[in-house]
Amino acid sequence: MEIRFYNTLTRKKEIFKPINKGKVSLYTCGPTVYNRAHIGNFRTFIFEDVLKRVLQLVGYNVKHVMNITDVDDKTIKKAHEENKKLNKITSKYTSEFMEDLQALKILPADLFPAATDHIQNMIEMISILIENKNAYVADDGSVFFSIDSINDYGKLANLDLKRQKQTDRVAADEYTKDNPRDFALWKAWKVEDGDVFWDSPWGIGRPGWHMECSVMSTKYLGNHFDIHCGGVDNIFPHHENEIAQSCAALGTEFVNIWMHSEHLNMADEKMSKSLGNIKTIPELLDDGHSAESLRYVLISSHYRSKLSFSSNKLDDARKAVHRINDIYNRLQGIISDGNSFPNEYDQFIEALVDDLNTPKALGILFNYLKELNRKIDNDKLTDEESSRGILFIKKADEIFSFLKDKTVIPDEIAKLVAKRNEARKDKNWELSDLLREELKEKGWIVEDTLDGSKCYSA
RNA sequence: GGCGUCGUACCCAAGUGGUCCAAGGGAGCAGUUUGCAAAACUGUCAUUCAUCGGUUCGAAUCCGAUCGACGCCUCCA
Repeated sequence: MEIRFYNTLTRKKEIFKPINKGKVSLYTCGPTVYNRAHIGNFRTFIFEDVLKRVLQLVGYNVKHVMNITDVDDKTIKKAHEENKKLNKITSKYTSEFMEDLQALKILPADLFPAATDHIQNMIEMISILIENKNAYVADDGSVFFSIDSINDYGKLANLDLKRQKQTDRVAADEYTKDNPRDFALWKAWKVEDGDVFWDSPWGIGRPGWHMECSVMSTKYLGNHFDIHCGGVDNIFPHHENEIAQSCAALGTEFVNIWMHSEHLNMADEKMSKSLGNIKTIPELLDDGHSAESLRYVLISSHYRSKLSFSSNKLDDARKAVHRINDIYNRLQGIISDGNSFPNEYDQFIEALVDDLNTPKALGILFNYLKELNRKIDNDKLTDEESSRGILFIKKADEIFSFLKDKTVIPDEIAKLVAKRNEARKDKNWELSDLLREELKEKGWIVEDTLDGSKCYSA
């Protein structure tokens, strides 16, 4: 099967060829654990989740590594503000991140290496860069990468540095650098770093941000691996610098395909911690939105398009997710599983392997579901078709995970439902509708069918 | 200033030269079912793709201009 992915490096879709047959090595940039991640961050993690699930569905053995950035300016600042040890802060937000991943049904990576566990490896790579004359030690003991020492700096971000306007941020940066755009591989200790520092040949300090990914990706996936992902804002400087230092240090090919997801916007503006317009996963779940609805919103537009987040979208998503669950349950009542697929399944897969066209794949799925419903209504659905339908939905769910787990109905809810059934028996419609409203407010939807009332969580 | 993305129905969103006089979801409308309820199901819903020009036998899709939205240019998923 021909799989095609858009490669940021070449700015076009390319046919995916794994380095090792049947295997894919995947590195995805993980969170900086100084704060609770927000739904915008999770757009990227869901995109990566879909990518991995698609690769697995078509038969690849995927080795997935996601880093945890547990030392940098922000984590240190946070620890300082709260007057706590750095690892108190980072372990708290790391476990919260893991909870959110699980809540959103995101498959965990095979490895979640932390930056602070790889300081020695980073020091080794920096030493190589200094030996190779790609890096130099500044007066204060910081180490910088010299972008003039390589000739293709800027190739990922498509930047022609000679024509760039120098921004204030760059102008205000340290004057000890040879070139103002040289970036830090090692940051010498400063007073505000407190007890956060490690020994190095250049004095005490801590690694620069980009080092950890160069070191950990290659340590666990090999110097040359298949796919590296992140949000578009990682293209520059993070991934550009990663390429520069990795290629210079290792002298080999580094990453074949770079994939980046677009931003999730809040009211047409980027959702980010610094703008303060964020929503976290627990907040959204507390508002009564399901993990499936959240996944749907993030999956129903293409990963390379900007996406505006709104409650309106979540409402639409809830209904779409319900539609899928409903027909699935409807089919379950008809016949058991089989093992052949409808023709639409091939189209579905084709859409997904064409640069993860999830909106198109969803369209194909919905079209097919409507056809199934039509046949059920006309009593023309054969057992064969029904079992194919179930299998298709199950396979689709291996990618999307829109099917809800059968939830246990709490006693309180069951009692209300029973009370409502009594009212219905007495043809007390007023009370019965009132109870249905009450249940809805508690997050449970009750439906009456010929076989009695069904109840499920919204 | 440089680089780049985008503008498709009331909302969301695929499609990027002919099979598109444009998928799919939501809303609306009509019908089936039902408790004149909710849910479910079916049907319906863009001669048109920001605007204006151009290329072509043929354009939502290519080119140019204009208008509008957004992102990156060392905090950022």
